[in-house]
Amino acid sequence: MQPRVPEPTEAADPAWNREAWLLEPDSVQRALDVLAPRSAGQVVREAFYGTRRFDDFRRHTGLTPGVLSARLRDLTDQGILTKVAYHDSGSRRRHEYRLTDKGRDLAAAIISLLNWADRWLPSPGGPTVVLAHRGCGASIRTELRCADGHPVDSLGDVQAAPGPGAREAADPAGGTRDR
Amino acid sequence: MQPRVPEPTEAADPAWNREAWLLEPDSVQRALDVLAPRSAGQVVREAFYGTRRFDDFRRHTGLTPGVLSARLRDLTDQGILTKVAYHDSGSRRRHEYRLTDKGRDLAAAIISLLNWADRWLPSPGGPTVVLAHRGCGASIRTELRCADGHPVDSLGDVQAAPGPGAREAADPAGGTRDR
DNA sequence: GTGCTGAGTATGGTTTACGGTACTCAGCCG
DNA sequence: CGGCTGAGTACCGTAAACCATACTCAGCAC
Repeated sequence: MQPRVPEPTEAADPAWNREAWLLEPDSVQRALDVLAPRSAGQVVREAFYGTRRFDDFRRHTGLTPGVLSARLRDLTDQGILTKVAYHDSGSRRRHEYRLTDKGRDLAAAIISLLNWADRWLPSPGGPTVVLAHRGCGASIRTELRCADGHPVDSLGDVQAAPGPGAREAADPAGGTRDR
Repeated sequence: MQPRVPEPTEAADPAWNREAWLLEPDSVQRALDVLAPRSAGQVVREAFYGTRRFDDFRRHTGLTPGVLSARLRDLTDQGILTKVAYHDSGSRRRHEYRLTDKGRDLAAAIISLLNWADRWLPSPGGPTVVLAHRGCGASIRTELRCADGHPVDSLGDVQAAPGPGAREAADPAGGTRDR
């Protein structure tokens, strides 16, 4: 409440008064809401691993048909997957689910999560999936960098500030009461 | 089932036979399990925004005390937050919650999610929080890059392969039956 | 010692998500 | 035409997560 200044090494700490702003709807939350239902995360991950068909999703994730069906519908409605017709010879026309640009753009988030878990929640036998640069063969990871190309090594280099969508709180100074 | 080769632009598609391997426990899933309960994501996000105290978490997230208490305990048990004693003058000794190294290392994932939502799920008034490089002022984003420093522009550059933790499926060739 | 505040605990109901199983339905295959 | 398969739908019951509200409890302030 006082101008207690957190050490900058702590996190992307705001220099502004966090109490004075309403940050809903928060972008991190909106993204997590998409991936949060376990089944949604499983389906998206499988899509990244190359799965496309209903029954393959079902076997790879262990989801029941009802849940899987609902999730595929949700993700399609959200524009993360798209239904594409295909026609195996000697079989009837069906459709499969593929990532859209919007879905594919989750790659950085997915890979960041994968790297994080491999480092901090390692499974006994080592990672089950490894990602390598095709050709060069070196492992893939995410880097934080600013638009001018400077690397971001610590969260102390990150300055969080209210954006255009932030609203000022009704009572920034007075009581802590805001509900 | 046939060696249908997915176009490499689709995703981090495996050149290996996805059917022949059991990939549990998947790293993406383990990471998402940490952030998946809505309240966990909210708490971690707030921690990144600089929140440290129980009551501040409660107001910023809108969580009820019971849920918040449970979540802080979970995250502390998982080593993502840590309890640190502090002593405001004229007040009694209390403790606050700070990110650990493990928690701080979620930055790339959190920021990737934030960037993704800002691009694909924009809120009407624009982003509520913007991240800038301290000093330089340019916006922060994540980049995919391999350990040799080559940038990864498309998922076609990413080759997924089974890691040391992957187990071969019992019946790779025969029936599709595996349950 | 009474009151206030920050930090929780306790209890109880509700919603959301998930699992299990059975069933449908369209079309190619013989 | 009857069966098989991929792709679902329908109808349950259960479990996890959540919300609302009330209460406790420690210490400083007066």
